[in-house]
Amino acid sequence: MAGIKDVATLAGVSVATVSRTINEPDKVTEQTRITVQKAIKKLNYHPNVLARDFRTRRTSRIIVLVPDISNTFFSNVIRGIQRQAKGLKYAVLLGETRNDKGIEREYASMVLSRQADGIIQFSPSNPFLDLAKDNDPLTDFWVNACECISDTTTPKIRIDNTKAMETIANQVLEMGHKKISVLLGPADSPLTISRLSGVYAALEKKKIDPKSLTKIEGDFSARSGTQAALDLLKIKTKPTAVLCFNDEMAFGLIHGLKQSGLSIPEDMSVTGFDDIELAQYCDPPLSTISQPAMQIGSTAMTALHKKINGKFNSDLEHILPADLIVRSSIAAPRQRQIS
Amino acid sequence: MAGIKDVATLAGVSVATVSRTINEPDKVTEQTRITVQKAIKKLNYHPNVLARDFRTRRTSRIIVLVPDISNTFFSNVIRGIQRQAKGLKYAVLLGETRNDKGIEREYASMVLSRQADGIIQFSPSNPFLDLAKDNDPLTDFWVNACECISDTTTPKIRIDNTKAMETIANQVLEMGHKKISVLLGPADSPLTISRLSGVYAALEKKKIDPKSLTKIEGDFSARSGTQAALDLLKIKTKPTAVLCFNDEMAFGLIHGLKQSGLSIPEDMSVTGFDDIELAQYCDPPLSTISQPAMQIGSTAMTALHKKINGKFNSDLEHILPADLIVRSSIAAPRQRQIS
DNA sequence: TTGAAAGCGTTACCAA
DNA sequence: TTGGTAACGCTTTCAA
Repeated sequence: MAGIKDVATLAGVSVATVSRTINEPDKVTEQTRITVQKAIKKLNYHPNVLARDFRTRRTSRIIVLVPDISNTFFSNVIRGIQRQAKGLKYAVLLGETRNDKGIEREYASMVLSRQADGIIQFSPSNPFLDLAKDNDPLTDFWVNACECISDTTTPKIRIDNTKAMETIANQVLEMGHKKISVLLGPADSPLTISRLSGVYAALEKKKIDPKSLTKIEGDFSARSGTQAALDLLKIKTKPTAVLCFNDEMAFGLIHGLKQSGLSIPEDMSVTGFDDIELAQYCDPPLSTISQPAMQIGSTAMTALHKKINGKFNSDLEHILPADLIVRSSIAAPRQRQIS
Repeated sequence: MAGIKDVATLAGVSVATVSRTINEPDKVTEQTRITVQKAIKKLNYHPNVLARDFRTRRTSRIIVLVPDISNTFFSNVIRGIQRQAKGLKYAVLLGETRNDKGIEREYASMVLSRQADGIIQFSPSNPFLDLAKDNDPLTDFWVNACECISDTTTPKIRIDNTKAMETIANQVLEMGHKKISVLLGPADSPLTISRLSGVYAALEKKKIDPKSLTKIEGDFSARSGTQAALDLLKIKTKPTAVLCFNDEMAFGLIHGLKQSGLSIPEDMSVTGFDDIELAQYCDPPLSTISQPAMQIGSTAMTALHKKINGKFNSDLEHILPADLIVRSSIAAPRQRQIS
């Protein structure tokens, strides 16, 4: 395995010059640059990054902490991170946390032991909590995406969940629905809280009694959507529309409702949130909110890069636009409510 | 930040002894071990992993190369890798390749430059190809999962695609279908080839003319499934069943067929492959082949670990079991074929 | 069992 | 612009 020394010898220059041609090409003559690059190619030389990292105390690696890898919405965010990371010369370490604080902490300690430069966190918690014994500045190197903590120091990259939810709720109410229901995520999740307040805002605008809103708690899984269908059918005054707080639950809900003989949207309108790829192939195609997943990812990567490099960050909150996608899973309610 | 030297000084021993107490505790007296550990604690010493990696030429990091992160089947394999990696003390670097050989090569060079110890590759190609000028032993550190190359040296972890496809084709033929169609992946993909031969095997068993099989090429995306529906409807003698080579395409196909007024499975039976989470929430629920995704991942991680550590590997081919999942997307054909 | 010391392959400082 | 060379913090011989 050829080392920098071999390259230097072959090119007839010093190791310092080889190092420079690689890292600061502007600081060498074009002449020597060409010679050195030729030698590099000839020897098939790959710099030993371990040695470089060791020397520079930098890894060019960042960690992405995601609660659930198989959620396709996250996949797209990760893809955005990945692409941006490539441009900024970072490698992406992936960690699935299943919302386990212990696992989050383990990954965070990889930053303290300099195995990675920083963290992109998708959950509303500081992974460095309880870890910052020495008030270590390294514990600052993280940004929060999608579902965010409420502090004033961490960069946040997300959509306006309240506004997005209000938009889709408005759409449903405009169609004439009076009695609606929501299928929430976990009750304590900031995502659930902010989206729910969007629903309330829409109700208020239409002067509909917020108490008429039926709330069912789910966990963002399709399975919990199917479960919710059963709960829903037990209600005496059934809603004519259900707003699900993500697409997977909407899939499960629709499945459950159909099994019980209901037609969507004739008997009940259903909406989702996220616009995962399969949403348009749902039967009926799902009305939902499209999040700019890739853009969230790339923005988060850029923000982390700035944070790591100590750049001043004037805008801590990056609120990206989300779009209402109307498909045929919603329609005006029937004149009579179903019994 | 305290270093190993500080610990040595405080404990009144040499750095070598400190190193030993950390890495080979059995090789030091209990007496000194205690002294050293006390010093470590007092100084809040954390070994510099960068220095250790550099010195040992090992990173405890592996790269996972996946064509498409947002494919939920891959997500589950990755999860399996992740869990196993944790036990074996590896961190997982994720790379999305979009089947781009250039990107694969870039990641492979990260192994040569010692940023990672090895690669788990999901595509049927050697990522180190064109990169191994010096016959570098490092280029051996990879394993192939799911869709595999045909050589005799690379460990392979996959299901028996031919057999699995034959199983589901048998199921459909047993139900009485005579005229069937297949929705393939890319024609040159080993996955397509092996699964297709499974279909032929099933046809032969039933003495059905293989020429009666209508083949439509897709690209494993839902969109290509919807496109295939259009193609299918143009055929004069329509099939009564379509075997899709993955679930996403089945989703798209069913969507397209329904749009054209067909009922599934009454007018046409449809099957998928992979059993992604949403398959059971499809309308009708999708019959498919369930791959042991997590197990594929963990097995691949273990195999790579062995490869890296130069362990003799008697079984290069790990063929894992796959299950037929029968749901209501298939049924006996109608007596008369639809016009 | 312990210690002294030689690297590991870079980068970065200082001189030339 | 270039070269010589001292770090970087650890592991790992080799002797004691």
